This record gives sequence, structure tokens and C-alpha cells, in this order.
Amino acid sequence: MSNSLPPPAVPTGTASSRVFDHLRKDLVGGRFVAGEKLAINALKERYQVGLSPLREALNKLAAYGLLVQENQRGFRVPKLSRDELDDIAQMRLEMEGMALERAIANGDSLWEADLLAAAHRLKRADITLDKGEEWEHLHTQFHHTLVAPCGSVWLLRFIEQLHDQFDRYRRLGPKMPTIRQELDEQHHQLVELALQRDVKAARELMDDHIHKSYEVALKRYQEHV
Amino acid sequence: MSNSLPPPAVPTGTASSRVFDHLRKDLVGGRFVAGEKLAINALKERYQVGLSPLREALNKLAAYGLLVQENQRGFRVPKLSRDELDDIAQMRLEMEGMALERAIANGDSLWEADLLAAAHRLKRADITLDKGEEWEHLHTQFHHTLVAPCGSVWLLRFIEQLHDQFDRYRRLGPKMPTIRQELDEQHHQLVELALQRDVKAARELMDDHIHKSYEVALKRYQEHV
DNA sequence: GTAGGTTATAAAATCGATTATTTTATCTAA
DNA sequence: TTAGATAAAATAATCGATTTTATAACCTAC
Repeated sequence: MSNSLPPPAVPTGTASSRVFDHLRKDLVGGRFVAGEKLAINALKERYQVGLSPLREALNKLAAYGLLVQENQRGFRVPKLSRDELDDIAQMRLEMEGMALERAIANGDSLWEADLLAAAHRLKRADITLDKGEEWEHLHTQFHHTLVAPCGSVWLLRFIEQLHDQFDRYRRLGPKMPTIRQELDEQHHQLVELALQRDVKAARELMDDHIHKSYEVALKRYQEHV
Repeated sequence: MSNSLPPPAVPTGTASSRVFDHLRKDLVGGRFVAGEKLAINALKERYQVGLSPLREALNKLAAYGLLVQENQRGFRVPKLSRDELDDIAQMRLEMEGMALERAIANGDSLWEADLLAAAHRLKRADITLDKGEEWEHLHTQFHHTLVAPCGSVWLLRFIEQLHDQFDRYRRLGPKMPTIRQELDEQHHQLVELALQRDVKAARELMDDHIHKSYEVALKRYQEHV
């Protein structure tokens, strides 16, 4: 199975699903301030949808963990905290490590091709200095591809959720080119180790990769407070 | 922090949250057939709510994984499969094992008290032969209490989700008294080992407990197909 | 008979307006 | 002043009706 394509630009699916995708991106990308209460009428305006599909999207996002819902008092953007960042990072360590080990055990040659392709596309975006939404999308895609053949639908689901949560911290501030480059290099090293089926080294590198990312996210969080 | 109480009987919170709770229980308890498409108008009738709160609840349940939503064609109850059951059980093994180890490391004396209380209440329900919703609730509560002080909000969240999914299989058929009694005994042994802070033995017992539960669920699934 | 197309029916998604609840502003009594 | 009560405004939740889309039934041409 090859990678799924990015969702078509705009006029597709239901209004509810469109506003869900859009809001999800905006929440992960930090376009709302943490703790903020959402003004539903403003969102209606912003996303050009009616109340019903908007509320359905908000409800889904709340169940997914990108919003908190309080009975009778609407929706707010979850607060950020050091404790939660630590929690998310540690869970990523455990779960992505596990997933990577299994993926290396199960992945076939199609996976190898997908992985090389994903890494290549990501590097391309690096070189062209595209650090915007496109790069973010390719980055997400790369990490997904890496663990995709782990064999567990639920593990993949949880990892995706954790990535979204993690990115709320990582994407708080502006770019940090130096450390960023180091992380980019690790992506390629991860591919190499995966192709060599070196489970142990790959896991260690993944641990290090997540740890470095964590340090970036933490710094941004601390500067942000 | 002590255990949260069961939600008040009926006239509380928003219509949306009430129907969410109710539907969740019914889905986990197997009162819908797997794969079935939900007739929204029938649900409106059944749960005595209007369309808007009902749809909001369905959207949340879809994001939570107890329903699948297909654009423009409503909601259906997810199919069951051997592969998914295996996946869920293995994920429970990993995650509840991890959570239990951490809980034993962190849990304080209030936890010990909560744990004894939860186990006692569960045994009570066993003796009075109450194997209905009340027992189910106490059983869920017990397993939650066991891992509650693991220190990770996200881990607890994932475990809860996996329990709901697992129970869709476990609760397919009628009771199996023999194996059930064995599992009930393990609950008490788990408490003992937790109080003794015997991490290794506790984890082994937890693994065995989940494995036995898995066998029950698998048998029911196979009889059900 | 049956593939392909057309209409009729049913269902999902959305809209606009109403109702219920919370929040803010205002007032009064100590 | 200011704590507490009351009224006004704002917002959340819900309802009923409309619009859109999918499904089923039917028809026609081959």
C-alpha cells in the first residue's frame, strides 16, 4: 500500500469534515492561543460554515483531544504545560520505538521504496527552504511511513494523536535552523538503519531523535510562557 | 484524589453529553450489531433527543473509535475481526503492563485504600451475582484504579479507549462462570502484589490476566461469527 | 433478460430561528 | 466600598425545516 495523498484543496467532502481538517491544522500549527475560549460565531465567519457542521467538527476535535469541552460553556484550546509535554514526549518514546521495531520486522520492499520516497520529498522541501505547511505535511508523512507496517492499527492511531499534541509545542516559536538540520540528518540515518534492518541501532536513533525534538519543543515552550 | 462517582442517573448535563454516555455504554455492551448502519431517526426516538445533540454525540463517538463515519453516508458500528481483537489485546498487554509498573512505583497510601475499596466493591457485586451493568462499571473502575497513579494522562486515556474496544468482544456472548471466577481471583491477587510493590510479579500476573481475558473474548468472537 | 439510464424515495447534511444557560452589568443594603 | 441579589446581554445548546446527496425502483433500448 502506497502513501495516501494529501486531501484535495477545498471543495470536497462534507462541510463538517472540511472544517475539521482545517481546524485541526490550525490548532496543531498554533494559530490559536492555548487556553483561549473559542468564539463560535467568529469561527463560523472564519471558516465560512454554518453552525451545525462547525459544532460537529468541534465535537470531534474535543474527542480527539485537540479541544476541551465544558458542558454549557463551549470549547476551549487546551492549556500547555511542562508536565504534559514531558508526558507526550515519553509516550512517543515508548510507542514510536515499539512501532519502529515492529515495522522493521514486518516491512516489505514496497515499504522500503515508500520510505526512500518520503525521505527524498522531505529533503527536497528542506533544500528549497520550504518550512511552511508543505514541509510540515511531508514531515508528518515521513514519520508515519517509517512506522506504517508495524501491524497495529491502534498503535498507529495513538502515535498520530501524540504527534499532533507534540506539534502544538514544537511549533510554538520560530525555526531553529541549527538543531533543525541535525534532526533532518537523523531522518536519513533512520532510513538507512531501517533498510539495513538494524533494529537496535534504529531504535536508539529514534529515541535520540525524539529526545532532541523534545528539547526543541521544551525550549520553545519555555520561551513562550 | 478518590474515585469519581458514576454519573447521575438521567437529567444532568447537556442532551448531547447524555446521549453520548448512553450510546457509548450501548455500543460497548453490544446492543448494536457490528457492521450495522445506524438509522439516525430511530436513535432519535430511542434516546429521546433531537437531531443536533444526537449528531454531535455520534461525531464524538466516531472520533473516539466506537463508530465509523463515512462522508455523506452516515455512521455505522465498526466491524469486528480476529486481527483487530489480537491487536487490541496486544496493545493492552503493552500499555497496561507499563502503566501498572509505573503505578506501583508512584502510588501512595490513598491509592492503596482506593484499590482495596474498588476490589471490595467488585467482589461484592460478584457475590450478589450481579453481572449486569453495575458489575461492568465496577470492573472498569477497578482496572482504572489499578493503573491510575501511573503518571501519564495520555497513557490512561489510551488504556480506557482500548478497554472499550476490548469489551466489544468480551461482552459478545453470555457469561462463562468458570473462567470468570478465575479472572475474579486474579483481581485480588493483583491488589496484593500491588500493595507489596512487587513490580515483576504484578506485571506477570497482569499479562496473564489480559491473556486469559483475551481467550474469553476470542472464544466469544468465534462463537459469534 | 439485462446494462444503462431516469425518476422517486429515503437519508444525511446543513441552515435559520428558538430556547436555555452563563456571563456581565447594574443596583441595593449593610 | 462591597457582598449579594437582580436585570440585561451574550453565548451555548437545541429544535424544526430545508437542501443536498445517496439509494432504490423503475423504465427503456439492445
